[in-house]
Formats: sequence, C-alpha cells, structure tokens
Amino acid sequence: MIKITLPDGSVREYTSSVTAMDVAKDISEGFARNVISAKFNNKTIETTTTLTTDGDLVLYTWKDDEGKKAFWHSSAHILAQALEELYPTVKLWVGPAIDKGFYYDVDLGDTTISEKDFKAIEDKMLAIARGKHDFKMRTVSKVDALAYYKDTNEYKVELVEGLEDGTISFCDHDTFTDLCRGGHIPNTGIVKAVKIMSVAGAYHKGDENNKQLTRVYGITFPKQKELKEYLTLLEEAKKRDHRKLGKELGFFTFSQRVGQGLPLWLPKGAALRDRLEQFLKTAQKKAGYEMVVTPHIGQKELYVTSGHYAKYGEDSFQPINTPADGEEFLLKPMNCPHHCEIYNSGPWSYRDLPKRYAEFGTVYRYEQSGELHGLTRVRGFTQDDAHIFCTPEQLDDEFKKVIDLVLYVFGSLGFENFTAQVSVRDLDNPDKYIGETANWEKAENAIINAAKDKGLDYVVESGEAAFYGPKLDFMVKDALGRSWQLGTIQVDYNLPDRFDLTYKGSDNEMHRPIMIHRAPFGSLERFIAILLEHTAGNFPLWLMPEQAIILSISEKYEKYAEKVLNLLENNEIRALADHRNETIGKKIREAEMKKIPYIVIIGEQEEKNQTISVRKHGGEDIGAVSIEDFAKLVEEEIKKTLKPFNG
RNA sequence: GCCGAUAUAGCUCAGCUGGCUAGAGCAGCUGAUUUGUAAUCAGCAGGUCGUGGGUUCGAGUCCCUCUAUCGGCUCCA
Repeated sequence: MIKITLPDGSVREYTSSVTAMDVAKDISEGFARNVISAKFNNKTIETTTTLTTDGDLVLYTWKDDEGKKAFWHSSAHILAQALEELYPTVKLWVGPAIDKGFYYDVDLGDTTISEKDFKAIEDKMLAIARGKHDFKMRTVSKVDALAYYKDTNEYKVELVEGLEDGTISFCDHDTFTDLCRGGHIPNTGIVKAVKIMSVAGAYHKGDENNKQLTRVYGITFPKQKELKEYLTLLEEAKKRDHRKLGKELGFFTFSQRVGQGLPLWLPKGAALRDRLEQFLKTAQKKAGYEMVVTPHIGQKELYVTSGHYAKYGEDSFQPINTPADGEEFLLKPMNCPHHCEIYNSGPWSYRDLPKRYAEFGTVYRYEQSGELHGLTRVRGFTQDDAHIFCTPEQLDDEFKKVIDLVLYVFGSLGFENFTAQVSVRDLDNPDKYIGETANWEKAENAIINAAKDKGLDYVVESGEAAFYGPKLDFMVKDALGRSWQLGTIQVDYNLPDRFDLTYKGSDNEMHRPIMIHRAPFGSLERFIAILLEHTAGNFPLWLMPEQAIILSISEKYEKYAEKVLNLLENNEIRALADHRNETIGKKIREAEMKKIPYIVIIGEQEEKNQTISVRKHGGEDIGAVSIEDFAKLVEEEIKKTLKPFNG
C-alpha cells in the first residue's frame, strides 16, 4: 500500500506501483493532459517515475513556475540536439532553464553562430519536437559516464568527475543523450513554438580567466500564440526603455565626444533632477540631516586610507598627477572618505551625535566599457548620499529612521511593490571583505533586526554585501516584473576605524562611532531610469516637468490663453502654451506624445464663459471648468501622492 | 575588458549581390489655411553615409584600425 498526499491535503492510496502521471489521470483526465512535471517529497521527478514509497506529490502544469522550468530545461536538451546535428564538432557544457526561457553553453571550436543561423536552429528544434520523443532518465555508473564522454567532451568529463558515483544520470530522447539530473516534460511534442533569442559569449564556469564559450539563448512555448504574446510583450518593454523615453522626452543624451557612460542632462532632465533633490532635501531637513559639499577629487592617500584604493585602484580611473609637486589625485569614486574628514574636523561628544551629513555627491567610477547601460550603469553619477555617525546605542534607532525615509521616498513616487534584500557576506569568500568578523556579525544582525522590526518583506542574499559592510537594499520591480536595486542602507564599522573617528562618551573616554551609509534613490541616474520604465514617462503629477499645456484653437484666442497661463502659474501649476498656427488635433497629438498630464483647450466657448476645457493625458475629457476648480483638482492630485515627511 | 552584432539627415528608417548628382516619413524653414479633442495642404532646405586607412577603373556597400551603441559574459565602491 502506497499513500500519496496531494497539496490540498487529500490522500490517495494505491496497492500496486503507480507513476506521477497515473495519479494525475486519477485526479482528472483533462488535468493530466496539462501535467508536465512533478515533485515527490520535494524532489523533482519525471512524470513517468514509478512511486514506491509514501510521500507528498505535487503536479505541475505549464502555468506553474516548476512546470515552466521543466519545459524550458527539456527545451535546452532539444536545442543541444539541434546544435549537435547542425554543428557536429560542438562540445556541450550546460543548459539550464532561466527566468524567461533557457540557454545552452557550447564550445563551437572555430565556427560561430550568428543571427542568420537562428532560423535553421529553430527549424531543427521544431522538427525534433514534432517527433514526440519521450524523455527517458537512466542511472549510469561514474565509470561508464566517464567512458562515454572520454575523448569527445572534456567539459562533461570535468562535470562527471565532480559528481558522486550513484547519483549520476543520463537523459535520452530521440538520438540524443545528455548528462542530466532530471526534471523533464514527458516528451518533446509538447514544445510547439521555438524562438532563438540571441547568442553571446559566456566564460566557462563564469570565470573571466577561462575560455569563452558560446551561449545560445532560446525560449519555447506550448502554443504558438503564447510565443507571439511574449514577443509582443518584449516590444512593449522596448517602448518603455528609459534610453528611448529619455531621448524622446528630452531628459538626457550622450555624446561620443564627451565619452561613454557620461550622461549629459538636458534642461528638462536637469529640472527633473532638481525637483527630486528638493523633494529629498525637504524630507532630510525634517529628519535632522545637514547638507555638506565636498570636492570631486581627493588625494590618492585619502582612498588608500579608506581601503578603496587597494580594492579598486588598479581597475579604476588612474590618478591625476600634478606636475609641480608630484601630488596624486583621484576622481572621487564615493563620498564617504570626504564625509569622514568632515566628521574629523571637530571634536564631538556623545551629546552631538548622531551627525547626519548629506550631499548630492557626483562620483566617478571606471566601469568596464561592456557594463555600461543607459542611465542604470554609468561612469559619472550623482548619489543622494548621506553618512550618519552615531553611537552603538543609537544604531538601531537611526537605522530604522532611515528605513522610514526610504519608505517615504518610494511611497511619494508610487513604488508600491518592492522587496527588501539583506545583503550579507559570502562566508566561503572571506578575503573579499575588510574589517573584523565580530563587527560584521553585529552589523548584519542590526540590519536584520531593523528589517524585522519595520515589518519589511525581506530576503537574505549572501555574497551581495559591499566589501566594507552589509547592506539593506531596496529592490523595485518595474511594470514588466524586472527587479532593480534602488535605495541602499549600509552599516560600517570599518571606515570609522580607518579614519580614526572618535567621540567623547559620558564616561569621559574616547569611543568609536558607527557609520551608516545610505542613499534612498541610490543614484539620481538609476532612479530616474527606473522611474521612467516604471511609469513609461507618466510621473506623479508633482514631479512632471510640465503639468499642463494650453492649446489655443486659433490665434484669435491667444490673449485669453495667455491670461489663463498667467493664472495657472499664479496657482503654482507648471504650464506652457502652444499658440502655433496648427490644427487643434495636431497640437493635442503632440501634447499627448509629450505625456503632459493636462491639456487645456481654449477657444470661443471658453473665452465667452471664462472657463477652460480640460483633457487628461490618455484622452479622458474633464470638460469645461473654472480655472479655480482646475487649480484645486491639480492640488488635490498632488496631495494624494506627495505628503509631508513625518520622520 | 571578453564574445557577437550595429553605426546612412535633428529623429525613425530604406538603399539587394560595389556602378551615373544617396532616398522616404516626421521635425525645421517659407507660403496658403484660422482650425473644437491624436497628424491641413504646397514648396524649400537639410547628409564629406561614425573615424582613419586599404582593395578597386569605381566604395554607403568589400577588408583592417579606432570610437560609440546594442545583446550577453565578467564586474558593480
């Protein structure tokens, strides 16, 4: 007798042996047709696996993440077979399922794959899929596995050597065999739509000192229609790409002459930055921060002291040498050392702490050319930086206050779905970090406690810490579900030591303060980029560079339109007027494309009644209203998102 | 930095296998039109085809260098 427990708690009993698929059919034939993968006692199994013991069975369809994983992992096998048939000398490495699809890393020797070859690969994959070949797992001994790959594939030999005898299995389908731990759909026929997305170089085992393999990315679907929908979604994503929107809306540009990764902010973008800065400054003032200003360069010695030079010096911008006295300066890659020296400018007592120094500090980092990406990864950017110097007793409270500030910033900008990530050390790689282990533990615990206390929904990620301390990072998902790191709060016991920061305690002894680094936006560049992608350029009204545009129907109404413009400006509404001799239809179209939230139309009717006609961005018609009512409407909308900070 | 791809007017793009003065739409300028909720019409002007070199009778088109951009890898203070 075998007892199979299903996720809903129900138990099914079988007297003879039974496969996962048999159980699925037992539940319902229709359901069974959609089942493509399974887990038994929390272990991924094939749907054809015979169950011999009692246990928990979960069945997955294409709708489930586990189902997708099995689907795409199996598709990777089909891709590998197609590649072997098209490129007989190919050597396979690994081919996992990823978030959206799958890839296979292969060594192609002297040949390359480019976009023009995709069609042939897709056709071959589809032909294999149509063969409805079953995926069949079998266990092999280590000796046999090694013998199988010996002389033909040194990558797989390496993989097998790292495995324990008895745990090694192969998966066969059609004429293809691959080393595999399992988790497949029943047969290749379930794959109906195939798209090769791209090829790229990928270092063997992710190490840049190793040989670069060819990574072929693909995605598959059980229905042609779903592939089409996915490709449409990608098109939509492209439309809200911040690089495209930033150009169209006139926020920023790049120049080949200025250099890569060095954004140039256009007037509208600069106004946007200014508005964000003012917003944060107002909140920070309430929270007890003091603004400071520091230079864009510092002596090399400063960064040697901070430890940044030892860690990044060689890969970074090289020192600027002054011919006169041989001094060496570096472009500042971060503001912390400067702020430490501001702290050091005076003696402090415990009564003076915490000191909270804030600065919109522009920093320069020599990111590798291939890593640059629009505004999310640049070589010169402005952090909304601040450093809090506090006593150990104040740490918890200060940390929580910073969390409040970050939550306030996100709330005001309409980011509702974010997750917190506690980024801690990678314990297997202690050399990556500087500072005392005891301090690291204290700092990590302080962060986790604060996150718990604030009721944050957080995950702990090891290996994501900064080299000088652990962090609490705020990850925001954009409208398309991609995750981005924006705000960050970091605890640092290390720099206070290196800069010999002190304060006098109530015991009349000198003590070491603790430092908190924090940046709610992260950087203005990345924040604006993500905000653009999140909102498709439709920012909260308070942040819009232009809140309303006045369109006069003809030149006859220009005078009244100017009067309206004046009144709106008196009501602190950022408005502009378009009096061009164009049709109203065209002016509306252009205002819509500029994403201006309110379109105010002025013609004979409005002048006669001393009203305005208002159309919202997107087409909603508000109709004729008085200017006072419109001003009130705008004020109300702004109040809804932009509330004062009570930290 | 590495692998692969791309670079034509302010913007978006066409220009097939090398062949007469490089095209279009939008934007711009000029004129007509004075307009009621997503593009009025006509005309004009605008490009040393990213840079430097090479092959060729002839290069936007083929080859090399550099620069920048895109998709990944690696990296991310």
